[in-house]
Amino acid sequence: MTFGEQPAYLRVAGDLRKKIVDGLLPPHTRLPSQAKIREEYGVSDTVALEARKVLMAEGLVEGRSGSGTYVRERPVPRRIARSGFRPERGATPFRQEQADASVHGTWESSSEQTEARGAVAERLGIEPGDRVMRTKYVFREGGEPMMLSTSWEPLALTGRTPVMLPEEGPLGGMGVVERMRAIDVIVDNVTEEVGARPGLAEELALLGGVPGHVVLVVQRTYFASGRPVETADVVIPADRYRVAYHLPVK
Amino acid sequence: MTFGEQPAYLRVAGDLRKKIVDGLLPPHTRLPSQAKIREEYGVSDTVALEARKVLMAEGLVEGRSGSGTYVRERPVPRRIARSGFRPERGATPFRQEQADASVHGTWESSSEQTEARGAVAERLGIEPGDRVMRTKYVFREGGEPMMLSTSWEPLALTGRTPVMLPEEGPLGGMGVVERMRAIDVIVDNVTEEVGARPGLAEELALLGGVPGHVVLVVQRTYFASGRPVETADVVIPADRYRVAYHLPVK
DNA sequence: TCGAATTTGTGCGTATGTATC
DNA sequence: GGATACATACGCACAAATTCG
Repeated sequence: MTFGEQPAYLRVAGDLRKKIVDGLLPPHTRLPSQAKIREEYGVSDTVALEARKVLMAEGLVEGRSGSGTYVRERPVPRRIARSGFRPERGATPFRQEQADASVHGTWESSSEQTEARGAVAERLGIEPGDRVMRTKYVFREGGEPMMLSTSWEPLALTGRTPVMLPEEGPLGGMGVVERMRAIDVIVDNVTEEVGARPGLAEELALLGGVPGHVVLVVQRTYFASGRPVETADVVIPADRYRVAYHLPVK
Repeated sequence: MTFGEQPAYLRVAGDLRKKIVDGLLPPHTRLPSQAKIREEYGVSDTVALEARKVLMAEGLVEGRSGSGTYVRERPVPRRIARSGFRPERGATPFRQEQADASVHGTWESSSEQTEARGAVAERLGIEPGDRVMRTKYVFREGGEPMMLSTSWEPLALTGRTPVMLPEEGPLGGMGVVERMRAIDVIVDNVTEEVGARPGLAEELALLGGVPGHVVLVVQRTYFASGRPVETADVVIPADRYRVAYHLPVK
């Protein structure tokens, strides 16, 4: 029976959502069962089911077969400071909270030469098929995986130089800017494009998530005098982290 | 009848998905109707419905009541440029935020006085319960909703000034920086924290999505001499847009 | 250890409302 | 107006997982 405007299942979902966000139903508590919802709200089994499905799609609750539907923990995502976030120490209130994630954890990487494909070639301003060095990283923070990264550098730039392999040599692991400077390439600009999508099964396996979890994807490209010198895809679990930028206003 | 392992609706959804990604069902074509699916796959109405729902939740197709279910175009997400640099005097925030996109946007807004709650109060550096002006925006581009925004300004700052209401007066709709300058508050910094999560049903209803679609959430805070003067939550559908930052290095 | 009760997840059939063609 | 198709809703059935006495 439509006795208002919005569908019954959205009305029920809305009421339950309110109880969750208001803290009336804190994390780890069980939602009323489908049967309880049905009688409490005077709706049918289908409506109770659809309402639960809405909340599950929103990531607020999680159904456990045979047990119940439980409110999920939603930790406040920690900040990952991106390029440009420079907390000028002292006079500013940009408190670098202890909650902030430092990127100074541990990481593993593996590099290999390959050919640039369409999108990567375009981002690097080179021809598809040109040789690039591809390096894959897994960053960990306290043992917990926090970030995946795949970076590409044109071999036309770094080939036959000491910094060809990002993680080898005297400047291994020093970062793109320092490494490029060693071969007289002065990095002066960076673009970061932040998007989001459901994580791929492969990514979530590495990041310790479950299918359906959302990831942030940062497409980063470093430039030297207008020329792209490195580009990377950074994949970050969105339930645990956010990326932070700090910019001047003129 | 389960004559395999995975649920029937997932089997049907999987088959239809394959046809879509393989190009057998290109964008703008109509899926078989529920009745057709029912008979073609030998399943019930419910299964056909659930299968369509899966594809809709994945954003691959879009149901149009009375017409059919259509394969959606999956455009490369467009850039929304976020930068602390104001392009020119008189430009609205919307123009700036649209950057790469077309310049013809419309928006609606509504303001009301309210009390700052926990998280907002903390972001504004004020006490919970302090009065703030809350303004909600719906930004559209070509009629299509592209962005939701809720902003908060401390009334201790703008109260009893001509710019108390963001969309009223001679500087209505001019953006935070210009309005603040009119009352001698010089905005010089901004932080943006980008996160992502499944959209809420209400948000997606406004943005034209379906429960389960991913949204980007930008928490933006403007500062004047280290003091927060405005903070906002910007909600953007992640399947259509990315946010872009362009920063100098060092 | 066993078994009954509960709960989710899946599936079926049907009915009605409403938007589109 | 009529036909088609999606959207919502009701009621029921059963399997699998879990819980608990």
